[in-house]
Amino acid sequence: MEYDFRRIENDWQKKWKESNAYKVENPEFGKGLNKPKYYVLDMFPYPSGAGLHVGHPLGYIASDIYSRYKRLKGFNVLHPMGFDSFGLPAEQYALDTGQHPAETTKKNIATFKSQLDNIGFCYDWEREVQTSDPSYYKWTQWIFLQLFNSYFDRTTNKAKPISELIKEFEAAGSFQSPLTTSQSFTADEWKNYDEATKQNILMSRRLAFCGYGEVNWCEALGTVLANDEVVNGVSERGGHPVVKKTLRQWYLRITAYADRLLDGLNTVDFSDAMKEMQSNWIGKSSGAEMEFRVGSQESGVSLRVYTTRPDTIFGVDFMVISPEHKLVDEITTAGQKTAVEDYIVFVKSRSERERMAEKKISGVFTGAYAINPFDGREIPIWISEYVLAGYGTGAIMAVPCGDERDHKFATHFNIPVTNIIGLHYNGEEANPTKEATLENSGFLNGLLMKDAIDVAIKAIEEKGIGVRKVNYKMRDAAFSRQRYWGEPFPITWKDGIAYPLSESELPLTLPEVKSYTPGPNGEGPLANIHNWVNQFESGNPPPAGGGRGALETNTMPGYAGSSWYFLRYMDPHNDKTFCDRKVADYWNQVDLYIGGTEHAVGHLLYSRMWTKVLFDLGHIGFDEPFKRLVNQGMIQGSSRFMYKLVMKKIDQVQDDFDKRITTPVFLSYGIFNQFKSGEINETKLMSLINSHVEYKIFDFTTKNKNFHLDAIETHVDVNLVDGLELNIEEFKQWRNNDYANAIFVLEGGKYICGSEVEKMSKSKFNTVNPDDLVAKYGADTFRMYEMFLGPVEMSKPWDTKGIEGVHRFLKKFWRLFFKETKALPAEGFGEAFIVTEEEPTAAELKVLHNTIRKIEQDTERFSFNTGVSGFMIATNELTDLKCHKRKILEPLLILLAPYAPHIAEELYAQLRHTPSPLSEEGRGEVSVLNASYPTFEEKYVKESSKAYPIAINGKTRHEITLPLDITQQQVEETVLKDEVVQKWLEGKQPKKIIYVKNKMINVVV
RNA sequence: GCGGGUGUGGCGAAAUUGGUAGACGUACCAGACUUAGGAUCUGGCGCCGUGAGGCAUGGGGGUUCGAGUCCCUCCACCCGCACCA
Repeated sequence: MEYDFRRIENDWQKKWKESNAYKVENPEFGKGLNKPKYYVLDMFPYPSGAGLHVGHPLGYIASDIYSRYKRLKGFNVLHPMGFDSFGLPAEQYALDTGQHPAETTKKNIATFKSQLDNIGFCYDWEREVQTSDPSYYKWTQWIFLQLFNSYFDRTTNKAKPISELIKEFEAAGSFQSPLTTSQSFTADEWKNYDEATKQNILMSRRLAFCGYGEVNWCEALGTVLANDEVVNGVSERGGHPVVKKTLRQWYLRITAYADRLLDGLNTVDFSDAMKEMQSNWIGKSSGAEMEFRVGSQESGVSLRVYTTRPDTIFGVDFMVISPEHKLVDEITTAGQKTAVEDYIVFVKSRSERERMAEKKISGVFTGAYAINPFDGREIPIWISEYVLAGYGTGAIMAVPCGDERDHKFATHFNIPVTNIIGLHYNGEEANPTKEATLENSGFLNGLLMKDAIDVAIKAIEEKGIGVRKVNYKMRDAAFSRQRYWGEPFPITWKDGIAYPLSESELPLTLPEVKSYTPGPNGEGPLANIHNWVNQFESGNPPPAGGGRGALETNTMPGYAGSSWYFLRYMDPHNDKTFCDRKVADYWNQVDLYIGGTEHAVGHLLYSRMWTKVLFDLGHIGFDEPFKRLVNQGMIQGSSRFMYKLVMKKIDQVQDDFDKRITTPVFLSYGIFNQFKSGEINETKLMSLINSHVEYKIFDFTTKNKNFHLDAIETHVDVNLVDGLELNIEEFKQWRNNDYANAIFVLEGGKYICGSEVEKMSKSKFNTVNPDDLVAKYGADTFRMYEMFLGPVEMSKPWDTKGIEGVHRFLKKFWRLFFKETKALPAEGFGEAFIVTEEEPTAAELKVLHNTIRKIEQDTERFSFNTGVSGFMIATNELTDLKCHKRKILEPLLILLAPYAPHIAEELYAQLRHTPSPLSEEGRGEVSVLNASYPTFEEKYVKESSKAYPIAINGKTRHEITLPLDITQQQVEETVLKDEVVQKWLEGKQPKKIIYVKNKMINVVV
C-alpha cells in the first residue's frame, strides 16, 4: 500500500478537530491538575493580504514540534495562536478601495487560518485572539486606563495608582516626591490650585500621558510614528519621508522603566545579540550635568552640558551647542549674527536623510565664551549639527584630545588642542582612553582618568555647579496615531482636561465610517464622525451623555494590542477581567517565545514594560513576560531573472521601446553576459535570434542610429524554474499566455536564469506558497523539510529542491509498516500490513535507543535539522535490518509524532489494529498525541569494544578494535605489536602513547 | 565607526565537552529491476595523485600528543545601531 499522505492528512485533521484534540484546559476546569505547565508562544502574525509564504511557518513549525514534544513528556502545554489585526495596511487598503478594514481583515485571517491548518499545527483555536475584536480591545483600553491612572514612584521604582500621588500632594505637597516637574508646591498650594492646574500637574506624572512634543510625522501615512517605526529617516512601512513636528500626542512613560528594562535582561534567556540591541536602544550612560557661566559674571547666562567624562574638564577647548539650542539667539554676538543665521538656515534646509547621508564637518562660532569653572579659562562656544538637540542638554563640552569628533572639529576650524594625557595623545587623532594619567589638569593631575571621574563629579557637586546624572537614549514612546483602524482612546476632553471613561463603558468601539480620509489639522479620520466624537457630550441622554466633552480622536498604535496578548491567551473568554489572576499565576511566564529579530526594540520592549506595570499594580505575579526567546532566521527568497531584449534610444536610460520588438525575446544567462561584455555584438545577436525564427521580429533594423539593442533583467516566478533552468512551456502560460510566442536564445539547449538572494516578496516573484508544497508532498514532508534546511536561528535562502529527499524518507518509513503494492487488497489494509509481534534483536533495540537519545537531545536543544537526520538514519538502519517489529516501531512513532504528526497518528492507529480513521469507540484513547515519550535505556546501546582510530603523531593511520575496559599498559602492548603501527614507527621507539577511553589512541614518535 | 553573527565538498549542512572532518540529504556518475519511470534498489562521490601518499574547515600565526572547535591577527559577507557627548 502506498503512503497516501493526502488521505491521511485530511482524515486526521478532521478527526483532531472533531475530537478537540488540541484543547488546552485551565487547571480550575480540567483534570490533569498535577501536570506541570509549559507555555510555548509564537509571535502572532499581522494578517496581510499576501498570505503566508514559506518563511512564516519556520518558527511556527519549530514551536509546534516543541509543544507536541512537551505534551508527550507529560506537560500541560499552552500553544495558542491569534492575529495582530489592527494596523496600517488594512486602512491603506480601505483608503484605496473603500472596503472596510474589518472586512478585509476578516478575509485575510480566514486565509491565514486555513494555511496554518494545512500544516497541521496543534493550536487550540478556542483560545484565538484578534486584537481588533472589541472583546479583546476592551481590555487593551482597560490596561490603557491603568497606565493613565498610574505614576512611577521613584523612591520604590514601581508604578502606583495616581490617587496615592494626590494623597501625597494633599499631605506634603511636591517635596516628598523627587523629580517633580520644575514647579514645586506645598500642600496648601496644591489644595488651592484650580482643577486645570492640578490636572496638568498630574498629567505630567501619568504613565500614559498626553503632551506636546517633537514627534516623527509621516505626511504620506498621515500619522506620527514611534522611534522604532522610523528607519534611516523614512517610515518602516512604505519608506515614506518622516519629519520632526511638534504635536499634541499621547506617550507611554517607558523611560521610567529604563533601568528595570535593562536589569531585567539579566533574568531572561535571550540571545546576546537581542540583549545588546535592547540595551543599545535604552542607551544608558552615566556622568555629570554641569553649568558653565557664559561671558562675564554679571551676564547671569549659563550653559548646561552633559558629559560622561568630567575627568577631562581641564581639556575642554570649546563648547558646542545644537543649532536648535535655546541660547543660540541670546549668546550670539553682533559680529557673528549673520554667520550664525546663515548656518541655521543651512541646517534647516537639509532633511534628516541628507544629514545622515553626508557627515561633513560644519559649524559656526557664536562669538561668545564660556568660563571653565576650575581654571577660569575662556572657552569659545560653537554651534554644530553634530550635537543633537534631543540628547542630554543639547550642548557639550568638547575635549578634542580625547574625543574623535571633537578632534576633527578642532582640526577643521583650527582650534588649538590642549593635551591632558601626555604621550597618550599623538597630536594626530584623539585617544578616548580612561587609563591615562592626567596632566595639565589642576587638582586632577596625577590621577588615573577612570579614578578622576568620581573626584571631578564630587568637586562639581561641592561647587554647586552640577550633579551626577544618568542619561538614556531611549525616549518616551509616542502612543497615538491619527488613524481609524486602531483602538480608540477611552478618554474625553473637556476644557483641556482629559477624563477617562469608566470601566463599565468599555469597550469604546469604533464607529462605522464611510471615508477613511484624515480629519482636519492632522487629526485622524475619527474627527470627522461627529456623532461618535460627541456621544458623551451633554445633549445626549444620560448616562452616556452628561457633558463630559468630546472623545479623543487619535487611536492607539499597532503595538498596543500586541503588548499584552500573551496574557489573554491564558483566559481568552473572561469578560470580568483581562486575565484572571489565578490563571495568570498558573500559566505564568511564557516559557518559550519564538519569533523574528525585527521586534527586538519595538514589541519586546513595550510588552516587557506593560508586564512590569501590570506586575507593579498587582494584576499579575511576574514582571518579565518571556523567560526564553528564540529568534528564527529569516528565510530569504531566491529570485530568478530572465534577460529581455529591448530597444533603447541612444542616451536614454529608461526606455519604453519594447513595442518596437513585436515578439518578446529572452536571452539565456550566458548569452546575456556575452552580449553585455561585448563578446557578442548586435549583428551576431541578430543572427542568433533569426536562426530561431523565420520571421522578422523587429519593425526596423539596427542600422537606425537612434536606437540600439539592449537587454534588461526582469524577475521571473521562481516556481517556473527548476534550479536555474526555466521550464519554457510553463513560462509561456505565465500571466495569461503573455509570452506564448516568446523567443528564447538558449545555451546548451536550455534557458538558464540568473539568480540572486533577496527578501521574499510578491513583487520579486520569489515567494513560495506553503499550500502548494503541502498539496504536492503533504504537511508532514513540508514540516520536516523546513526543519531539515538548517538550524532554526539561521537565515537562509529558500530552495525547494531538497524536499524530495524528505518525502522519500517518509515513504521509506512507511514501508517499514506496509508492503508497497499497487492496488489495495480487496479486504483492506490487512494484507499489506507487515508489522510483526516478534521480539526485537539486540541490534534493533540499539537502533531504537540510539534514536530515542538522539531525538530527545536534539529536540531539547532546538536542533531540529539533526533530529530529522536522526530519523533518516534510524529508518535506513531498520530497513537494512528488515525490522518490522511493533516493539521497535511503536516507540519510534511516538518520537516522530511531534515532527510528522499525521503519518505518526495514522501508523499508530494501524498498529492498534483499528480501522483508520479511528472508530468512534477508539477515538481519543489511542491517539499518539496522548502517548508518553519512550525512555532511553543505556543498556541497549552499551558496547563492549570500540574500533579505535590509531594516530601516529596526530595523523590517523589505522584502526584497531579493543575492549573498552582495557588498561593503558594493555593498550600500549597491543598497539606496539600491531604491524601497521610498526611500519609507521620505522623502528623508532614511541615517546608516548596517548589513550583516551572510547575516543582515540595517539602514538607520539 | 561601534555592537552582534557567519565563513566547512557543486549545494543545504553535521561534528553537544579539543579526539576518525564532511553524518544526513540533495545534485551528479555508474549499474540493477522495469513497456515505462519524476517509483525502488546497489555502488561511487572533498581536492591532487595510477598508486603509496599528500593537501584540505576564509587567510596567516600560536597553544597542544592532537585544533573546524581554544588564543592572537587579518579578510569577506550578513544583521543591528549609527554623530548619544
